[in-house]
Amino acid sequence: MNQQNNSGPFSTTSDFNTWVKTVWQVVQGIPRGHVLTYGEVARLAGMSRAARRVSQAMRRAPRGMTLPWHRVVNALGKISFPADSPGFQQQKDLLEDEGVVFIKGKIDLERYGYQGALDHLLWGEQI
DNA sequence: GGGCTGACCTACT
DNA sequence: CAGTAGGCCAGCC
Repeated sequence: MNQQNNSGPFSTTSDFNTWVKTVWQVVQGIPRGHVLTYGEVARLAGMSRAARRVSQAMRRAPRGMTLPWHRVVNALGKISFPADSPGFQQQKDLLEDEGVVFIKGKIDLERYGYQGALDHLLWGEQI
């Protein structure tokens, strides 16, 4: 399997920088109309306890690169920007433009998360 | 070196 | 279901 299950801290800064690039690739791999939580991105990149570092990684992304940062939300299915910030509004707009529905300010992760997408595929259920 | 911060998470109340 | 507490670790004073 591709999971290396490093559960400890990074031994060097360059390890962290390498992991940051992996995070970018994971985020770029999120299909349109779906979302992942910070924790899941961290786990898919090989560091299960590094959810907080995922946000740092995306903040470090060069401006030239196209990174669907808006497809990453917190474990509650909510946007992690303050509700009155520009970032919040932009992220919500981008997600709604992809067909993601907010219910009481929250995204239904059973439906738009990877696990939810897999379940719908297995059950052949129409949304 | 020490202390605080943060686009977080889980477990518990 | 909402709120709290403790844990986590790279960056920045």
